[in-house]
Amino acid sequence: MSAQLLGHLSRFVALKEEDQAGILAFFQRKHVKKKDNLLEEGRICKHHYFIEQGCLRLFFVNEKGVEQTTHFAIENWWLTDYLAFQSQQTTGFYIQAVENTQVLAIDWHAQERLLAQYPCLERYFRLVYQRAYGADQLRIKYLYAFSREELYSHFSTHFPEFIQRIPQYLLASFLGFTPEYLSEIRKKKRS
Amino acid sequence: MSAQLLGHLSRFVALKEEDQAGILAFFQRKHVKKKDNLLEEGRICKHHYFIEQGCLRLFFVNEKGVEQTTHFAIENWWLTDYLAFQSQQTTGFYIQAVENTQVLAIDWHAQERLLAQYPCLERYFRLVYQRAYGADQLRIKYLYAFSREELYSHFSTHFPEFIQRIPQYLLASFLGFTPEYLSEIRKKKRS
DNA sequence: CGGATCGTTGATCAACTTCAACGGTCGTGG
DNA sequence: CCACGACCGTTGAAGTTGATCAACGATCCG
Repeated sequence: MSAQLLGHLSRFVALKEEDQAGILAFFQRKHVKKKDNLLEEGRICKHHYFIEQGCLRLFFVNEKGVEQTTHFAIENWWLTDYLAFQSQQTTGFYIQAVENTQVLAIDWHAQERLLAQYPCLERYFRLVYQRAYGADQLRIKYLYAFSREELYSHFSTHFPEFIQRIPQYLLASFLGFTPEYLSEIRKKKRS
Repeated sequence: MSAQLLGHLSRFVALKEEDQAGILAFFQRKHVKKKDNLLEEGRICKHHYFIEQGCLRLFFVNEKGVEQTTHFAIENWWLTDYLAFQSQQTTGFYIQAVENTQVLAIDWHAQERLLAQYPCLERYFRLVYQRAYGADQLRIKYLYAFSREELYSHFSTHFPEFIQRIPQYLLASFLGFTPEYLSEIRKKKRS
């Protein structure tokens, strides 16, 4: 039983005891192995994922064939390609497990029915999206405000536990530069 | 009477005729002159703005004193610093009118009461935020995928009407480079 | 008319990429 | 349990992209 999702829901809205099982029934639990994809470019983006345990990344492949990671998500975060999910169209992104990961998946129709049946969850998602959108506003500010080197410093002081968790080449990709340059930055810091 | 906001609401949720005046009563209309600020760094971010007519930009001032525009918003878009708005804390952003602009403003407490009184608006804002968040995901993808020059080409082919509407130095700031470099790109395109 | 604002130009400079090569480590099969 | 290969991080040289600075022109508006 996912105390995880129910716990997260109840941080934002009041849930009746009797509704809990009904809500969970809309979700499917999936176990994804490290490096396996939940979503691939060109496919319809059918699902919205809640991470119970583990870590996912959202990335795309640029015209040179290089993977560019744009988002990470860990426990208690939701992830999908929201434009493609909302319109139920094909995506330009991949979603891949960074570690062995356990998610709750809900497809678009099920989410619509879930929200129709439990209207208080409209509020839950409004708040979750509001926070996520605000976080991306700040993220964009950082992308404009900082040089690549400053981005690394900022990230490594604010999210040190994350640095431990993900390999360097993914971090470099997320920060928007090459693994080689990350190496150079780290060398400078050391000396 | 704002047919504008009611029209936008009804594109996402069904509104009862009799609720319309009640909803509008929560908002204050403001006229902002070109270059006037609706929000300034260090202030509490009290309001959420819906643009009836005109154009706003969200920007911050970097450590060199240069203004960096991160978002534009035009008719039928909402704008605020969402993290600061949600937590009712101080902001690191400015909101400024690019043109003479007419907005509907609602403060945080009023928005909470509005949503409590008209729960169907939770759904409206969920959908609006979902779309805005999805748009920012795509925006971040472009920031990673394109060189500055490609960003300009992409933007000018996809939003030509916008290029007309805003001065070049704001466009350069939004695309993340200097006005001088934009000049150079435009020269190259011409020849 | 006069000043401020905005766009342009060209020279120099810093940040970051690209490419090629090497070394360590980890997991897997023999 | 060792050996091999794949994967990942590092290094250094050369090349690009875009920033910076200073100066000049155009335009707009009071």
